[in-house]
Amino acid sequence: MTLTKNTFIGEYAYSLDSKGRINIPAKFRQALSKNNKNTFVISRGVDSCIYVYPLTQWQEIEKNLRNLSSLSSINRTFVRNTARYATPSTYDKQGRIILSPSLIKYANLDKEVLIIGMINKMEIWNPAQLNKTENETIKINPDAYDDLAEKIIL
Amino acid sequence: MTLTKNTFIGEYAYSLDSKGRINIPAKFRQALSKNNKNTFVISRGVDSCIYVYPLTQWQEIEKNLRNLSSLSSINRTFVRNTARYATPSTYDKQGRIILSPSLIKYANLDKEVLIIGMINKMEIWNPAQLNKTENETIKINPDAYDDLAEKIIL
DNA sequence: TAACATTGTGGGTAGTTGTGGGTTAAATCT
DNA sequence: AGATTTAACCCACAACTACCCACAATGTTA
Repeated sequence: MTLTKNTFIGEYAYSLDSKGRINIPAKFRQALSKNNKNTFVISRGVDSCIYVYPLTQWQEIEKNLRNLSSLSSINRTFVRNTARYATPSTYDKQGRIILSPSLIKYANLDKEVLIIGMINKMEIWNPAQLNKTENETIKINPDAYDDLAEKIIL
Repeated sequence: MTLTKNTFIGEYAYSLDSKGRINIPAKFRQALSKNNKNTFVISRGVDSCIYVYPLTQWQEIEKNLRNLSSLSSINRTFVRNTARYATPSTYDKQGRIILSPSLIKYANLDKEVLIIGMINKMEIWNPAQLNKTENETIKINPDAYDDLAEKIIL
């Protein structure tokens, strides 16, 4: 059962094979609307992980980047870092995409890999790396987390 | 007889079967409005229990999460922790949903299970765990109950 | 009271999903 | 152009999950 189109939730433990392929969870593929053409855009995450956007979502981001004036140096840096590592990738008949060696190295990926639904995109993590990152983030700013939790009624 | 749509009250003792399935009380299913498509979203509770949201209620949460920019690290952590443990589950012809092994472990569930109506969602508990949690909470903070009395008329 | 409907619980089966590897076609480099 | 690497496509299989049927216990209606 799929909920909202192009929306991803849940966590999946998969493995990266010797060819650098990784399976996209069946539920995530089913959530894609037709106009995504079975294609994702893969890029470096803000944390040490890989972002995987459905094509249409990425195009939204492109639109926003287009509106950032290159007169500001922060803007230039931001656009550059967002655009430079992004690659489109269509999944094969078994539902797998290929990750480039450069991305695998960036996210510090090993064989065991965690795919996490992040609503408008998914993240690919080395489980150990994720634990480390989570611990650090909460430690730095525990109050901000609680503030968010109060605004959003769970 | 159901009162308000998508609202759950009452307590039910059910059992978890060998396949990790658990029955949703008939009254709770009847309370669901049509646009829930017989589907719940199951996730980790704040306490050691499992949250079960009707689809429409979860979509409200999704909407809020979608508006949090991933440029803030607290936002990323919050979205990740909220989304990663959530799974959609449509109940079968007998009215049961499936709980993942990971959730069963998190809530420390055994065969005997308690389903509690929590107004906008339901909670699934191991009865022993619930007792323990209740005792601890009241012991730690007896005044908080009095504070609430000022906000809510019973 | 008898007949019936509903509800909670158990288990079997067929289709789907994740994963590995082999083969061919395309791209890249020398 | 030929050689080497890279990517797309195909097949195979084990594990899992969704779906179906069955039945006992309880509650409801005639």
